[in-house]
Amino acid sequence: MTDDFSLGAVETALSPLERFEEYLQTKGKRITQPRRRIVEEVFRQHDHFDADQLMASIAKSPGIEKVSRPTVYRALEVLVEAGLLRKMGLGGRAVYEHDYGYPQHDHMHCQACNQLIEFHSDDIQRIRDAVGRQHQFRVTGHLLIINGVCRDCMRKQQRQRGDRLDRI
Amino acid sequence: MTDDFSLGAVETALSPLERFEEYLQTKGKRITQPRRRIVEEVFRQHDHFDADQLMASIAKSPGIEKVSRPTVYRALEVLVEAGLLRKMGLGGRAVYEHDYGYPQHDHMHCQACNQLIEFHSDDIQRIRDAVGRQHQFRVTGHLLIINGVCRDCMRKQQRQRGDRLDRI
DNA sequence: ATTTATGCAAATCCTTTGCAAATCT
DNA sequence: AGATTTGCAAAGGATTTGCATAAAT
Repeated sequence: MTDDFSLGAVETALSPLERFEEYLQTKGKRITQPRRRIVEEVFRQHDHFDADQLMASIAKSPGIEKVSRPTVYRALEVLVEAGLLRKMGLGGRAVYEHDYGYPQHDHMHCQACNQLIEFHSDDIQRIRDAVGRQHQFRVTGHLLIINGVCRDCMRKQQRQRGDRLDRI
Repeated sequence: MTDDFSLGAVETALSPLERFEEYLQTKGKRITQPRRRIVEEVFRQHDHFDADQLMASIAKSPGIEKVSRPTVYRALEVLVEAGLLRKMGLGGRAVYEHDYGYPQHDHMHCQACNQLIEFHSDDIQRIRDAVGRQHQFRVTGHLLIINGVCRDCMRKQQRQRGDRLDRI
């Protein structure tokens, strides 16, 4: 997978931080310490998170100084503008995930444990674009969340049902 | 289309209000004036709305007394439980739409005028269920919103670009 | 030096809750 | 009568804003 023409290689040419700095420069915005801390923490690992979780993980990272809540929110907004993060509303609050150097995917949301499970489907994208064409709607993206109960939680529920029956 | 076995005929056998009253009875809940007003206003026409808009439209309906905000929220919750309404988070606030006697559909959301445009696709449902099966995820529903710019807003944007050029 | 970003405190928005009075069954 | 529902006022949680200070260009 060292093909220079592979999408992955092109998209990941710059690190998230480099890509972000590039964006900031083109917009006349500034590369500050808080912003650097935030980007580093955000891309330390791939995971979904909200503003609170991000604040918390920055706060408890050893050596990294904390960042105020407004600054976190403001930085997240810029990161979305920059195309580094994707934002989605989930049960009241905003949840963010990587949108840079990470393959297109959608989510299943477990209504029992609140977990987000990623999956990929080329078909979705195809249908999405076809629908847009039919309605003369310029598609820029989509949000698909499949609701239900994940495998683990289904097992737990089955156990509970079993327990109940045992007691009768 | 007077086929007794058609889904449409079966699903729409009861009016929304009747269906709601039925639900309330089975749950030992009560059929009150505020609830009746809310259901009537909600199903007066098919449209997406939020709690505020509903409050407002009830308030300005002649002859219909206003309903308090908490009551509106509480009634909407029950209507969702009852399967009469579907709730979706959109840009911070909750938006509701008919889910009774109304065919399955998804939405395109125009980021310019904030309008929701409905569309239908059997494929989406098929893919959704297939994905669930693959991941041993029990699917209960989904939310699909295609983001972009609607036809009308695209025209407006083109006009503006044209104007700008004219001035040069 | 100038402009933008930060942090604090307070505000805002949407939604929910506690509780006494009103309304159903 | 007895239970649920309403409306009010107030609380709550997430996110945003005004403004003086700090940091970046």
